[in-house]
Amino acid sequence: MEYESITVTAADFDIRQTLECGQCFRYEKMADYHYRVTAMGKVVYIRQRGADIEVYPATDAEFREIWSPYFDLGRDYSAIKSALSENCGVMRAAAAFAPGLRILNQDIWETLVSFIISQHNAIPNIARVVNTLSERYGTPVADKTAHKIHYSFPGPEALLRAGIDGLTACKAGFRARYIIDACESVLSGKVSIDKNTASSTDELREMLMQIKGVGGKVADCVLVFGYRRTDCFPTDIWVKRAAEKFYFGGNPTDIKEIHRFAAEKFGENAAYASQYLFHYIRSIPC
DNA sequence: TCGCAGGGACTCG
DNA sequence: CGAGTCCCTGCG
Repeated sequence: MEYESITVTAADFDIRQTLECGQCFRYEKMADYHYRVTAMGKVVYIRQRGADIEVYPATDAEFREIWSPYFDLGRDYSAIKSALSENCGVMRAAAAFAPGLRILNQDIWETLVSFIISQHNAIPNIARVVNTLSERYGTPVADKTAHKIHYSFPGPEALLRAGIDGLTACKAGFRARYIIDACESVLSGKVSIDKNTASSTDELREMLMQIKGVGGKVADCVLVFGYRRTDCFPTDIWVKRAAEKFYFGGNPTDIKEIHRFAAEKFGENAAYASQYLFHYIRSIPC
């Protein structure tokens, strides 16, 4: 079957660093620098050769309206890295470790459920659970390049119908009831998953934390990867270790204090700093 | 076989 | 309020 393909050049972009950094769980590696991604209700392939990025199948309009925003290709990461690295050797080194990492613009609902699943869980297992949920409760999505069937991430109605038992069978474990609470919260309107909301980051954070199983860390991940609030500084155990090691003289430091520090030092770029630090601390020997 | 990793809820003091 | 315990699964 014929399909269209778009090729663009992008600096500061590395598809491997971007997809495999733990922000996204619905991709498959076809070969080095060649991935299949299921997102935004579509199946898309992305292949990178140097600075050339090929995305297919995609029309000009789909690329412009969906994939360029999704992969955040319109943003000047060079400026972000410069701002973070100014007077900070740690950030300079951390950013140099994953210079092509970009923060994806993901679906809020999928991000919410994915990061509820992420708690007390390792990345490969999170991906396994998210993919099983999609296969069992998502809807089929056409892959114009092949005959294989893929499935979109299921919405709140579908996951609510799955019930605790269905979710548990997908290995969600003790998080099954948290996912049900998220479904109910969204369906009742208690939680809004509107990307263009006028609410402040603090208001959104408080709203998300009403959901059982959503604490500060999960809320911050959803705020960054879904709502794109880059003033958040998601602080998991690794980012906490990195912050303590590099900025607090190796002393155990409370999350609130780390957040105050990040807000002061990184401001609107805090989320990027968190991603660079996460990748950096996990890549160097303890 | 078992110990461990990983956020958050919940209980107890 | 803080400290401790439990939730579930896969991996080494």
